[in-house]
Amino acid sequence: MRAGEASGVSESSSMKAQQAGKSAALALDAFLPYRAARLATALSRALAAQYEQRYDISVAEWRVLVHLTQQTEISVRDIFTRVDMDRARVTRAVQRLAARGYVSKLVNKDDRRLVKLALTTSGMALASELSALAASFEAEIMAALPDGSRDQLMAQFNRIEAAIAPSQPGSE
Amino acid sequence: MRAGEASGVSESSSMKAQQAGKSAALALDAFLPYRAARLATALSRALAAQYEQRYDISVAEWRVLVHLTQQTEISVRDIFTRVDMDRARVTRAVQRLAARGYVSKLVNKDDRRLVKLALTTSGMALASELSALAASFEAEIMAALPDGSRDQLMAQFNRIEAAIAPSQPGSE
DNA sequence: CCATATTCATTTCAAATGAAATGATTGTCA
DNA sequence: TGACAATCATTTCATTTGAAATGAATATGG
Repeated sequence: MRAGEASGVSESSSMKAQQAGKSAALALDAFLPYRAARLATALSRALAAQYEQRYDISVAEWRVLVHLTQQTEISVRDIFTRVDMDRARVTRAVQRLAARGYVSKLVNKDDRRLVKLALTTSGMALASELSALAASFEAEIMAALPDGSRDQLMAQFNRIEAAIAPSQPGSE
Repeated sequence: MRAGEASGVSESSSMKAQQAGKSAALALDAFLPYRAARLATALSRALAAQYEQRYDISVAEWRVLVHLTQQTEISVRDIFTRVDMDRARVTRAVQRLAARGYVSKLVNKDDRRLVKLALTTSGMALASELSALAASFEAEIMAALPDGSRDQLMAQFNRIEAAIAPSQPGSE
């Protein structure tokens, strides 16, 4: 479904464009920020469709869960600085996960402001299932791309993020 | 700011990983859906920082505005089917833009359910400024990438979206 | 030490979001 | 033609979101 010609939009819209702002109006379909947003929501929706219903897990919860698979005994702060969500969102995701017995919350003995998060046994089981599901989802998509696309994409993403960071006010 | 080693996260987190789910835990930083989401929000935030304050325009409004630059005399439906927002969001963005005199809303004579949207004079002026700003923003980022990256990226995005579409329940 | 600043997790509150309902209009087909 | 279905824009309502406030704990500097 290329975004240019598909669905039957019928009348009005068509070759009346351009007359707007003289300067060759920005082409939205070729504009990186827009395309990145569209790609991200498409991927997110497609993936979420595979687990939201089946496991009753939100995107935020999914991220926390998967992150705990890599780094355990970690704090809320550790997560939201790495996982691109704000404090509140992480706190809420953790609450729901804890309420359902997937993660444990303990006070850090060395610094009692910190919470020590970890997967419970059932949390590990769930995370494993989700990881497998995610991996196969991604593999299926990557199969539609030329070899090496994945590394190429990651390299490009890294460069773009690096190009943005400098001017950014920085998280919090 | 590579997401791996930066900010001083101090204790706990580090080489205790892996012991979680045996099966080589999914690496979030190399996981396409996550990276796409992170890239998209980073781009969106950085760009929005350039116009939100200065012009008091939201992302949704920006999209509608720029879209009207390409296709005028278009309906709410035309927009939300193309611009990756739901009906309500488009309606609201249009309302705010109309209230401020940037777009005009007329009933379509041929089908009175439809609204005929168009930029006003001041809307065209604003859209021009925003387009220019957006273009230079993108150019600045692209300058940090090898030549041809842009086309490569778009081609890859197209392929990924195409690979997702089939299984998707389809918009609305 | 004590006062003050900082850091953490959580909560509060207003705004944004999207699914479903609504009202208005047009299409369909018996 | 006339009932019924479908489509459009908007509104309603419950949920989600994030910025700022809060309360608890630790760091810092005099």
